[in-house]
Amino acid sequence: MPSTDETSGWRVGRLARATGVTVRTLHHYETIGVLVPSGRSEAGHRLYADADLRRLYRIVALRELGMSLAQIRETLDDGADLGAVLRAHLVHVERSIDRRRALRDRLARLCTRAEEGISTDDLVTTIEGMAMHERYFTKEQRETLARRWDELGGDAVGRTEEEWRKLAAALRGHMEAGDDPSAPAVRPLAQRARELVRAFTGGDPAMYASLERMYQNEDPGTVSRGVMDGEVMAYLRRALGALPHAG
Amino acid sequence: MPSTDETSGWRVGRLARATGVTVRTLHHYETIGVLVPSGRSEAGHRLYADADLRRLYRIVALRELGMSLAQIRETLDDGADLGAVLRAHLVHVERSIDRRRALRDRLARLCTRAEEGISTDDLVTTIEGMAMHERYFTKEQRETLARRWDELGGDAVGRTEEEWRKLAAALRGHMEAGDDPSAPAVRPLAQRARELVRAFTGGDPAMYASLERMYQNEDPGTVSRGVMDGEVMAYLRRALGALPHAG
DNA sequence: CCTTGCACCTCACGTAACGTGAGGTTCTAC
DNA sequence: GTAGAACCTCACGTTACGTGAGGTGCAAGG
Repeated sequence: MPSTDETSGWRVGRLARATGVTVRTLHHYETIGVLVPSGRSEAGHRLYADADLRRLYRIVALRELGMSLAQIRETLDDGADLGAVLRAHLVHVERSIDRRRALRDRLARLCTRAEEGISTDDLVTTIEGMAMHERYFTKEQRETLARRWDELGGDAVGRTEEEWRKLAAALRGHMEAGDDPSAPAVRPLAQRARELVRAFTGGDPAMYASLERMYQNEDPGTVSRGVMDGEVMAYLRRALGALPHAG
Repeated sequence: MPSTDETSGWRVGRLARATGVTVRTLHHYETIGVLVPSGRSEAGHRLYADADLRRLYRIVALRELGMSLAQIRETLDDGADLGAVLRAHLVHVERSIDRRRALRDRLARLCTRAEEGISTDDLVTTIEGMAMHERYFTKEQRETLARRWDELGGDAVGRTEEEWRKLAAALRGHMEAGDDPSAPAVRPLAQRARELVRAFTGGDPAMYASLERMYQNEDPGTVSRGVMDGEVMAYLRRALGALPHAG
């Protein structure tokens, strides 16, 4: 009759201290059925057997791997293949990391912009721009971009945007001075622009196609995040077209 | 009197469709005070003004950055510095990514082990070991150890553990026989122990320092995964100390 | 005039994994 | 015998809503 065995067994407080969880947690685990003490004393106090202790160790281990208590219960009760469960969970965690990374990238870009002084309205437009990216690039492409971005670091990304801004200003200068887009003075600017675009696409034609579609369909000011307007954009397109094919 | 203005203003359903949130969400935002409609119709229907619409766009934008509604409310109401808020949130997100990544690494290692066939008990000891390792070894050191382990293969690792077990038993024999730790009969055991430790550290002094710190601070039985207890450990230390310096 | 149907309303419970009391009982040591 | 530690059972609070339940307001059709 293990349910009335008072001579041995752990009481909640001891078990809690021994395993690093709280008494409340053990209560909770009982109510949801993930760890039911194998006995009670006459006074109604919980009594945990050694088997309960071992089960608790496993619960804590799986919990620290980020699994839900419901999953833990299934895994322990149904004797599921632990390897398969862990592999599935690994996939889950990796996806969540990707999502967090995408979020981190968005925040990082916003923060670099914030140093130039960002208003709440800018915030809205910037986030809309990010949502726009998600409409034109596939998930894989966005992940590739995120990784590349990650390797470069926030500074380099900020410098690139700053360079685009200067490029745009220079192009506008030439345009307003009436220079032809194929003029020798414009050529280095176009060449640098082509390099920057190539750095973005990584030379991947599919990536380039996505970028093109985005620039074709969306408002130039929005898509370039205010770096250039439609006029400068058109001027740059002509300058790029006048470039010899191999860079 | 905007609170009775019925001629203009958005009703919940329209506003919800326009912004991509649900009606229930708008109800919720009102109860927690993050977006209170600026008016009601005579029948008690919510009426949102254009200012409410703009506020909702901001709320959604900040929400998609992973901020809590309470934070959003503070940020929008107190006119807090958006840049500072975003930077703080970025730090928060980066920390959470680091935690997830550490978790991913643990899971990945467990999965590779699972292919060799892992029991739930192994899981517990392995996870405890990993948690302990992470407190004493740097990330680089752990990667180095993982590679070395991988190259050796599971068999070699098992043999090493078996050898430690035999070493511990032999040391315990000498100890209980009253032999001095510096006795000639103990010397070859200590020398072999030193070789095994050297194989673990790969001769790296920093790795050795980390290992030392771990053995100094943790319970001998736990850290050696049950191979030796505190007494045998102390005996081995004295035996190692009695060894000539160059091996 | 009545019904159908849609948009709207206000409760109010459920979610995950416990934290934090509240109020009462039992065990243990002095 | 009594103090204090340990135990017990409710039961509400946390996040950001989802999901009905049951009722009202308003326009169109029969």
